[in-house]
Amino acid sequence: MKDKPTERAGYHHGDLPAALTAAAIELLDERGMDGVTVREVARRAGVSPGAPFRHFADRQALLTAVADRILVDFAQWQLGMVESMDGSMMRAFGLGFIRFAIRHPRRFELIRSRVFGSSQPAELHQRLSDIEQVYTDIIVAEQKAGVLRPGDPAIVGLAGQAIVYGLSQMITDGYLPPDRAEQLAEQVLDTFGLGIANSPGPGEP
Amino acid sequence: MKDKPTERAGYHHGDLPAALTAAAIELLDERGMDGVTVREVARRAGVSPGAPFRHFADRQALLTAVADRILVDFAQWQLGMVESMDGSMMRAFGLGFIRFAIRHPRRFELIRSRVFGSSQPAELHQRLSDIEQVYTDIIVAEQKAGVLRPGDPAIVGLAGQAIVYGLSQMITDGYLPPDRAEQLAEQVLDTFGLGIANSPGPGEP
DNA sequence: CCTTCATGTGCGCAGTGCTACCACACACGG
DNA sequence: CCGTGTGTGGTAGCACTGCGCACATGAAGG
Repeated sequence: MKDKPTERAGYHHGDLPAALTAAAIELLDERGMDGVTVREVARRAGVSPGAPFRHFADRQALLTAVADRILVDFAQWQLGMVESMDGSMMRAFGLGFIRFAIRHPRRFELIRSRVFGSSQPAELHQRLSDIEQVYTDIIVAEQKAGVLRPGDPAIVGLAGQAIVYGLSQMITDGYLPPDRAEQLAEQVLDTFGLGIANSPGPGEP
Repeated sequence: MKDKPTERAGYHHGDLPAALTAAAIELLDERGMDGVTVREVARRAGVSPGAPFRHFADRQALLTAVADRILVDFAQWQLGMVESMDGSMMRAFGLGFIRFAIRHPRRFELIRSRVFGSSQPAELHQRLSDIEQVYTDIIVAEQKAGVLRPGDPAIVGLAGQAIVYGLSQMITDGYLPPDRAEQLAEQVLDTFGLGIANSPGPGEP
């Protein structure tokens, strides 16, 4: 009936869920979150409009799967970023976050709205609190080492999150020009103590 | 035909655009941005589904009008906030921003995505750059007065925006519990120099 | 009083998420 | 080797959306 000889082995797809999430990510990058429509995803995977619902309860479930997939990639990305940079790990973490937002603004938008938001999916929440634990440990360690300013780790951590979160958001919103964004972010991070820290800033004795 | 005797003067509504934006804001607060559907807005205003398109080119135009309306209120809110607080105006500005986000998360979401984003509407952009000018002037003035840390005003300003922006976003995302959000925000602001500034923080001599 | 024209109505189109119901293909038990 | 059954995908359809279009209405100006 439909002649897509190379894309389909037969009547059964083989691994439709994977193909669907892949198509969804592609669509996400192209058109943003609202552009990810179930029908279009199915179209790109070469299946009928109803087929995705065999594997995902609803559109939200699809997006959750996509978010989960992206989160894994993101975690790896940040890990590589931390390993390849010297200096404060906090700074590396933050910069990794921001660079990801610059490179994949739509994906960042997705994980922002689904992971950091008060959505329900327990698995994602688990993944997040794991990351958060690592994050807090680093703060305490770097405070002990004198790399980060002292003070309630919760507040210092929250401040760091807020700056990074805010910068990333401003970037994905298009508020900061993408080409200058990274440089500006580094300046902000350094000025406000996520890099050199513990000293008020370059303008004071 | 339709018996809504008290809500309609006659066939002509009188001021449908205003009624529509009002209904849209109401709907926005209840169901969020995606919940603002043209038909439901029309329903609440007591007119036919097609009527809004006489006054707004499309749904986006309606949302832009709503955003503009909200921005005006927001500017007034922030102004009142600055006047009623003593200490750093930067701090007052930031706290005003954050408090607005706490009180009206959906409205904050709207103006974030439409005003701070790289959307086109020139009138909104104008309004924004006005605010930004005031904002920058304050930074320079407070730096001269020694209330804010020295350094490139652009970077200091950007950092302040990022923190406030980030905190607000975390709040509307539900990442911070609403009841503790304001207190946490104040602590972060003070620790990172938007309040007491110019001194590294309360944890140091 | 009659004309004019902005304003709101009614209808229809395309596209969406989602759901029954149907059809096929592969894997299994005989 | 062959039926058969279950999971996987297809089709049709519902309710909803945004958005044009032709038409009706009623308030204002000659």
